[in-house]
Amino acid sequence: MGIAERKLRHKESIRIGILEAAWQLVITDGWQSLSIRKIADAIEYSIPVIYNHFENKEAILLEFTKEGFEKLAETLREVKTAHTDPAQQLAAMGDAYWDFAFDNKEYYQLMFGLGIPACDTVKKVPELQEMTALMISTIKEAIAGSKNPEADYFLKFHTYWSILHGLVSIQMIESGKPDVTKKMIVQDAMAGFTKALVD
Amino acid sequence: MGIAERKLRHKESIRIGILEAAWQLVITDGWQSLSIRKIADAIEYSIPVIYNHFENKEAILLEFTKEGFEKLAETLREVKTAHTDPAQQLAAMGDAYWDFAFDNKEYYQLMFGLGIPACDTVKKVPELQEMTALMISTIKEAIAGSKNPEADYFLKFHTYWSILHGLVSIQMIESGKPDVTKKMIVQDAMAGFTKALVD
DNA sequence: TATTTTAGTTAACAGTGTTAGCAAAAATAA
DNA sequence: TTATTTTTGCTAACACTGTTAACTAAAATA
Repeated sequence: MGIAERKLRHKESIRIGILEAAWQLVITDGWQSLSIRKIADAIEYSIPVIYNHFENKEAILLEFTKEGFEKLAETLREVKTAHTDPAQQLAAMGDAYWDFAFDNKEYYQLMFGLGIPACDTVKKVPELQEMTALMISTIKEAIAGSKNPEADYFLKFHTYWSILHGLVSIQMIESGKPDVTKKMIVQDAMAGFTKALVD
Repeated sequence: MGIAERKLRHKESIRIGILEAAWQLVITDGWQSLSIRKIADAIEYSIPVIYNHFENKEAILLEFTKEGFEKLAETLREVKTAHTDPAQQLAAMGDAYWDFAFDNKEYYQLMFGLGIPACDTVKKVPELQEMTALMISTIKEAIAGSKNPEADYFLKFHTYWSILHGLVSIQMIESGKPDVTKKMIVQDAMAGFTKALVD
């Protein structure tokens, strides 16, 4: 009997509808103004229906957080495989990281809780681990082929990520939009980091 | 007639009471849970009294934001004057920046909107300008005495600040508390930056 | 056809920032 | 000292927020 399947499909379609409606609202009005009531309004269902699909509002935000980290990880993975030299990979990944942040500002703000109350469960998100693992492996490879193969990879990874996140955060606070000349800052910072790492 | 003065003193004392009550609430429960009603409760006045002293909640937050930047600027100023060599100043200021962030976590989170809706008027705060001016001047001095005096001071300042803010932010997301070994990361990053700047 | 399960609803609770309208107290003027 | 005006602070409400209990109507099963 396909009844159960049809029901499941229907339930899934509502779930997707919730996420799509939420995303549309975020795009137009930002995370701040997203509310359960507005989502319910948009999908033309009553409020409690949303709670049949998500435990609470935070669960919806967590969904997008995961999605964001997944997208970022994918972006970095692609960029990494496009190069062979670890130093080049780090530079290209830095560039891609910056572009991702401003091409997907809503995602980035949610992922790192910039100006919004984000989920405190972020650090447990496996998609985040996936992204950091990608950075760590590249750092390790760069260190292995450097003049100082004894360097602490975790410390260097932390520095690498922090520089990137810091550049993005400060830029987002200052203007919100990425300045074309500002991309030089990333490249300069990345060059400095890689130089210190490899030499 | 000292009546006006007495009234002014009284009004001022309520204003201070509001800020002190708010701060106490933030210390115990965080920015998220701070509300006008709780403040009113704490100062034993009705809600509208608060609106006689502050235009809205954001104005109260802005007050603390300014206070935070003022404190940070003062800290950096002290540290700077304790050294003469610009490179040493940058290192010491980096250290002090890190310490400030974790010794005054509530301030720092508000100042940079980490996990909370912060005022979007931050960039206009003169106390922020004061702090950045301090960093910029030191960067300029370091560049002037370096082997590359033609370096773009604004770019370098941006990099310097971003590294610091990035390190702090990532650390706050990851654990909230500063790891003792993590301070090595700041010092490593600062050393790398200064080396790239001076050499 | 009768019964049970499921889906979706309304209405409420407890909280938020903010403000209009009113009462009482205090300061000023007569 | 009394009357008037100003200031001060209050109650109560509005329009939101996330969340949930209790109920109805529809659909699936026996």
